Amino acid sequence: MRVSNAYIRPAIEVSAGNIVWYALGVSGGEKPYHHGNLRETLLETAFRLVDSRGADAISMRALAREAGVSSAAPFRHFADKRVLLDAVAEKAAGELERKLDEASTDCSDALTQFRAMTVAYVRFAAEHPELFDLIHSTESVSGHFLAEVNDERRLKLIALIIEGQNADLIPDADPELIALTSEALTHGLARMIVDGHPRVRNLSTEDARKLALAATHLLQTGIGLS
Amino acid sequence: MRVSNAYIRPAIEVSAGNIVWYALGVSGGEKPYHHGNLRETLLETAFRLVDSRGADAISMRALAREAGVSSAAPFRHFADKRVLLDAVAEKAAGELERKLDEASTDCSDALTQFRAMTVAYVRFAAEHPELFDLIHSTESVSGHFLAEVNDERRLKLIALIIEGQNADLIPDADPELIALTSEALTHGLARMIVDGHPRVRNLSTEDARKLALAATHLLQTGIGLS
DNA sequence: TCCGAATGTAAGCGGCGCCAACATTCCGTC
DNA sequence: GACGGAATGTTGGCGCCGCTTACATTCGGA
Repeated sequence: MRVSNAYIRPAIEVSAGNIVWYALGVSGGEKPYHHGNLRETLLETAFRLVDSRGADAISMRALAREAGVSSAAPFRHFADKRVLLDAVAEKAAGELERKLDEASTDCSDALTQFRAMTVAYVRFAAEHPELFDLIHSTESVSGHFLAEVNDERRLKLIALIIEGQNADLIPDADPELIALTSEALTHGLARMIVDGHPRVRNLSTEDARKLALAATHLLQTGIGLS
Repeated sequence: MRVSNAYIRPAIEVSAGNIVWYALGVSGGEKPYHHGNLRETLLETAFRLVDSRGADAISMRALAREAGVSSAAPFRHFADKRVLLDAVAEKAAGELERKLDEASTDCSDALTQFRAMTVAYVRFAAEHPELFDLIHSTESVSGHFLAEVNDERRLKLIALIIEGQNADLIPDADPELIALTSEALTHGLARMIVDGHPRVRNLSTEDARKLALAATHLLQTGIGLS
């Protein structure tokens, strides 16, 4: 059997991605033909890179280099760049969803829960603006997942609102509208932070929390103007 | 003087951009060495293209082709692509500002004005989502202009709020916070539409108007939950 | 054991942003 | 008007990109 020298790793230029093979105990420093975990490696690298430097900063070729693999290999796992970014967006959306769930457990009443979720949402946006941006600039493939998740959360919110209305805590307006308005305020706060609105740029996590609480409080009491 | 045939326009492949020279009455169908209005042409083409297909859809080379000019020519007018997009963003922000001003004239009181501006803001987002997106994803160069414009509008809003508080129409909370909350709701509605939130995707102009009015009304009266 | 499916590789196409060197034209100054 | 520098074009090219094709290797089930 002929062994093409193309498969012999160069002595110099050992890319960071190859180190993993030492760590995994592959002997002889010979890189195996198959990576073994390329899809997950690409996804995680892309996730980290988007989080730290934005979706525009990633390229399929750079990801391949980072994984120590040829520039065509990633296309075996992601049809094109958009599909990869969709996967990253889905992963990020899952992360956001997890934090929202986490925040809404152990909440005694609807108000507490709504506020906790708003704080968590705004906080995620402040801490991971690039991921937040990617989530909302993505439709197509992961659209299914995102839409489902969104829908579930919205239904939960509407249930809370109706519950509040039955207890005469919430005025008798259309629950859908109330939910939409609440969501708009939450999303707006998050977006203002991500978009770099002058007043809320570079907010600390604690300040973001305070702002979210103050704003939701105002929404509850109303700002008059009538 | 030698006339390089490189400057003779090919008989075939007359790009759309050259038509302007006929329209301007340049005789002989000979394209002059200098375009004469390249900066504005590039800017307007880029503006239209961003509006219709998004910032990612434009390339310096394509703009040059469209203008009937070599691919290096645009760099005489815009240091790099980012600078061009900044200029487009500034133009778009000016347009948005114009519409907000237009909406806020002839408003008798603070409430009417606030609602009119919210409607105009949301409407702009619904009708020009890509421009809206570009405006808010842009910092650097035109940041000055955008920040100034934003600041001016915010100061106006705060003045209105204080005025309302003096007339006992608005509760006695921090005017800055009230302004920020109002802005967040407005920006959130606009962003939900642009970001393709399931419930408000592809909203008609009229529906966007209704939603903006209903949501701002809810913010005034408050949604209870207390 | 064998064969197809999965997953890797090299090579290359066309497009991109941007730069350097050079050409032409415009315009203020004498 | 002549002229020289500034402004604004041109060609050609570098390195990177997304993506495709043809081929190589390995895996895993029949």
